[in-house]
Amino acid sequence: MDIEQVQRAAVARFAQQGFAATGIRELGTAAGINSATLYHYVGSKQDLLMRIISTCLNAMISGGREAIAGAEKPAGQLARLIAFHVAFTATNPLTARVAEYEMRALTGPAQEQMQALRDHYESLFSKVLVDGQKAGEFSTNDLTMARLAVMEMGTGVAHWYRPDGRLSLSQVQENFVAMAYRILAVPDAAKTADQPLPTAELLASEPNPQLSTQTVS
Amino acid sequence: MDIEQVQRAAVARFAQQGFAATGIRELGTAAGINSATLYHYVGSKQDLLMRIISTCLNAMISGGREAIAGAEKPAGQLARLIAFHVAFTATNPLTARVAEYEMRALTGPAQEQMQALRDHYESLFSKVLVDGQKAGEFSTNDLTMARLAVMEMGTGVAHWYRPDGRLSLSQVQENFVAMAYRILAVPDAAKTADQPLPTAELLASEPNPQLSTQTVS
Amino acid sequence: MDIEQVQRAAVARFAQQGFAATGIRELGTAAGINSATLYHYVGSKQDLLMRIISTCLNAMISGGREAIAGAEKPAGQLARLIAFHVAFTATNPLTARVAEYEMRALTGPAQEQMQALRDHYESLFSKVLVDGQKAGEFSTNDLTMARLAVMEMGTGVAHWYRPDGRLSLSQVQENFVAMAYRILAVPDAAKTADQPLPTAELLASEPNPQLSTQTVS
Amino acid sequence: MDIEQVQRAAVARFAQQGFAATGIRELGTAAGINSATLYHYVGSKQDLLMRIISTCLNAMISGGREAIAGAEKPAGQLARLIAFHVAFTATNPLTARVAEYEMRALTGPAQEQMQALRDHYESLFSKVLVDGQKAGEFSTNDLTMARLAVMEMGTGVAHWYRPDGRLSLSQVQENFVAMAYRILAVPDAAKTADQPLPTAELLASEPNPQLSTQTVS
DNA sequence: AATGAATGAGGGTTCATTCAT
DNA sequence: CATGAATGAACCCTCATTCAT
Repeated sequence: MDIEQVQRAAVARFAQQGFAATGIRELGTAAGINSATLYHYVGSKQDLLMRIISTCLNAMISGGREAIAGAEKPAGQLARLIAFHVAFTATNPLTARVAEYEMRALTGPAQEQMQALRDHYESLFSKVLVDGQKAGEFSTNDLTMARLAVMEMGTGVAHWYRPDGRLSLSQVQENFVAMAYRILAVPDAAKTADQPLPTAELLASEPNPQLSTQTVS
Repeated sequence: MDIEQVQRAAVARFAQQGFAATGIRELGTAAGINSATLYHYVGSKQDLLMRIISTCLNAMISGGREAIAGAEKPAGQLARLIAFHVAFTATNPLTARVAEYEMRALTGPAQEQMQALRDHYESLFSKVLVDGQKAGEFSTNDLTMARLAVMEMGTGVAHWYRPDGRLSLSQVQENFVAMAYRILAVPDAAKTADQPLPTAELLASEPNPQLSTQTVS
Repeated sequence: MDIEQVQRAAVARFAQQGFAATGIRELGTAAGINSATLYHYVGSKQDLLMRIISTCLNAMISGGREAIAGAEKPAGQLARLIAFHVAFTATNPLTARVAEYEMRALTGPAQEQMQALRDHYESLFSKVLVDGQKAGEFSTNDLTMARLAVMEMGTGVAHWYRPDGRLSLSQVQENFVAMAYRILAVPDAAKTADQPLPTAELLASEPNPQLSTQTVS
Repeated sequence: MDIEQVQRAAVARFAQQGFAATGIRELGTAAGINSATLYHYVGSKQDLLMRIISTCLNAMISGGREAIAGAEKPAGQLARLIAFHVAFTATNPLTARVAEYEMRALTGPAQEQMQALRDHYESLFSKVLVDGQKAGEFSTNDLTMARLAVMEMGTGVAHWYRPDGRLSLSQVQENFVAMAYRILAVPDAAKTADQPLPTAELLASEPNPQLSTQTVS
């Protein structure tokens, strides 16, 4: 029994029912311990949520940075960044969803800190897009809308991707990169050659998929 | 004081904090009535949520159908469907968000009914895409992924669109249609000429934007 | 629509579920009127209960007095008093039950007044028994216990008597008189000849038996 | 603090004011605990009531059976059964009253189960009476009425018996047996010799009489 | 490390009652 | 005469949290 098991149980419930609708006793039961014992691992219910979100967003930021560092030109950087985003979301769908949906459940400074991390992550996309626009690799009417569309698209992966599904992760990645390229009208010359796309590690907070009650098509 | 005022207050709170985190007394205060009075207009808290979601989804379905009926070829139908989706989401951002996020708060048959409506709406997109693929107007590696990407993209509008923002609604619509066309590689020949795009009416459940506490950039 | 209809509806519910478990709206529905209208006929829920109990106990007292007045010797008086008690209980079973069970729901002076009426009625029995004991017509170890036993016995009629049942009311009356005579060891010489036994009128508060949901064997 | 203390507090209140008129907070206060703590000992308010009634009726049934087993002939069995009934009622007046009055507060299957127990107990009396009638030891016009009268009589003990009162428990028992014998016209030959009459143990749910607020004459 | 017991606060809901219409 | 709307208080129950063991 350790804190990561508690986190996994919490993420599974938070993703399915939401933070507010999940009780402490329910978390204890799901983790196989008494609800009072839970307080040995976690300061409070909100603290538990913040650890989950914080770990998730930090992993996204560092992973996103590494992805960008793996290419030199904006088009390549974007491809790798999107590929990472998709990989991360597909690998940690429940944690990612909790990090996105339940930030509103945080109060005060905790929420500000987490929002700052989220903004930081989004700025990675902004920067790559702005750089590419300047370099003439991207062509779109509205850069802000394009960024939002691309990110939203990738985040949606959490709703339907399954490791044992019809498409492999790398197929999904390639497809998303292709769609992004189309949206941004990237010229063939700027497109990157096939190279190994970034992957994402399984977070300690991501529940075991088999045991998850989540059922997506 | 009528039931629509109650619905608006509820949508504002549900969108901001979530259904589970919003108390009945809080709803009463927001609607300017005693919490007990609220039960003259609504059978229960869950019933209130169901009315909101149900009204929203039914409006989406009928609006989507009309949009499709306004064009003959799949490419034109898709353009109008996306334009409607964007218009609806931009006009009723909070209601749309509640309808999407809080369906999980429903229990039993209520959830099944609402999920059936949601599925119905999504099937409108599926049908248009399949028709277009058959007609050779669309070209994409994976039709399912394309559908999900296009819908997710449009739904994201709720997160940032503001009526008094930088872009007008029709500009946003056109931009999204353009992005969808790119994703699906629609040939210029199939693209529709500029024509009046569908709009969406303001739902009775959508809170007055000025009074909403929502703050999106 | 008049106050007696309201009383009948109230007695039916109070007898079945108890005063505290019966709501004002429920009473209105049962009487076919709005709950607010009910306040035109009755000052308050407790006032309604007091009217019912008061009417019932007063009818019992006056009926009991008349019964006693119909005979000269204690044995005859007791027979007539018991016969009346049985007749009253069998004719107004629900009202009688409410008057007995729900007096505790009254508060303050209202309860004291009703208790005084109840004590008055019981004193009728006490007096007859004491008179009979003095006159040598009754013989029992303990007069108080005999009185309680005889009264309790008769009250129990409310639990099972039905007008369309196996036994006619006069048969039941005779049987109870016989049992009381046995308990008190009344000598044959003191027993009254067969004469018409007292009856009891149907109270305005007694619900129509056919419509009553009460089911006793 | 244990569950029996809670039960005693509950019985005291239920007997005095009724189940429906007694609040959870009031029960907590009476038991000396917070109302929320009460839910550690009891699943719900209705569950608490059912435990009380169930324990009471089961004790009555087993005690009644043992009483019957202590004699061979119906007249003796009846004497012992009545004596037990009186002893039980006098020893546990409040619990017995709650078990009788508040069964109607139970809903659904719970009520059916309890009613079955009550019927079982009453069948003990029926059987003894029928046996005695067949054996020629009892003589009465109507056996059913006699049974009801005898039981009702005994149950009435709860309304007035007090351990420190004028009469000892065994005196009351003997008196009731004598009254029953008279009602049934038991011949002297069939009467049992004086023998130790059955007693009843104090139930865990019976409140301490001194602390009880009940005041009977 | 682990837990049963305990609690103040608040959950959603129903209550008896009032009053303008 | 009758009612829909309204409300403060109370309903039963669950909440997150603490603490002695």
